Amino acid sequence: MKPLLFENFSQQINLQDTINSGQVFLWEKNGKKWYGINGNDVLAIDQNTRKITSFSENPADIFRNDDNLKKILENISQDKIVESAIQRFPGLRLLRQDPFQCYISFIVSSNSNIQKIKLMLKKLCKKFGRKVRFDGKEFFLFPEPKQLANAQTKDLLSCGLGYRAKSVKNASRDVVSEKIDFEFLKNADYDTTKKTLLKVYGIGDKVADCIMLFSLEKLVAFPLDRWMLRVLQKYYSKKFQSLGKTLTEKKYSMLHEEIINYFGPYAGYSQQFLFKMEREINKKKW
DNA sequence: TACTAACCTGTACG
DNA sequence: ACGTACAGGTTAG
Repeated sequence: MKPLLFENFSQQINLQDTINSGQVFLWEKNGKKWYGINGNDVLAIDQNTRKITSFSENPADIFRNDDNLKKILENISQDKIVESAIQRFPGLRLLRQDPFQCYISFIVSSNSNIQKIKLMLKKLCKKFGRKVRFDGKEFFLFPEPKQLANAQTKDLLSCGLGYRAKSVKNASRDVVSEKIDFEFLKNADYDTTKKTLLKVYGIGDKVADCIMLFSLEKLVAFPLDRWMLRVLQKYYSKKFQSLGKTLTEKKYSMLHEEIINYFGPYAGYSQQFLFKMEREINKKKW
């Protein structure tokens, strides 16, 4: 297999693949543009010109243009499976999300599936988010922490959250009370951040790793869900000692440690490519 | 400490 | 149409 050329990668973002890779849930295609909710902002991206416009004056750099992508891809493609995933989905990118939206999104994701997560979050925005007009269309921004913290349980339940309603409410309260401070956590190290997130009701190992990878600048975070376990068993069964049938808390951290040692400081990027590849192989819906 | 059942809901399958 | 299986991670026992 000939080596990949990473020189022009920044030009080759594939929106469809990036949005449909289990990291974001509030993006929809309308005509020739993709529209996405990112916290208090709405982003529009033309699929052909890739021109980005936004509801706010200063949109966040959601595509992580400040990452040294060439260096990262070269680093993670030392692993041959990851390299083949990159070859299949060269336009896949890791996104930088609004932390509160990401936090609630993955709390809601627990014991659910992508289709349902999208539905629940959409209803949450419609019920609790501010309605705005942008690009001649109507959008609902992601709710503020205090709106969810003060929400009536019955209203949360009407969004289809089920038993997750309690988690969403408690987690939002922890943000309002500043027990959870995203700006602090962005600058804290992996272990501190993880420990802090794990105290929140409704957040376990996997959800914490998703929040850290997708919104808190922890590129080493490698969320282990059932798809990644499948990937590890399929391609890496001899590589990792901690691979067992069940993932207890202890097993999770042992395995995560082994994974970081193997995949390196950009393990989270590797995870995103592997996840995308395996879901596509199994023809899963987004 | 390790394992398991229960959790709420939407979708797919027979 | 109707039940039953499945999708999923966290918590509590």
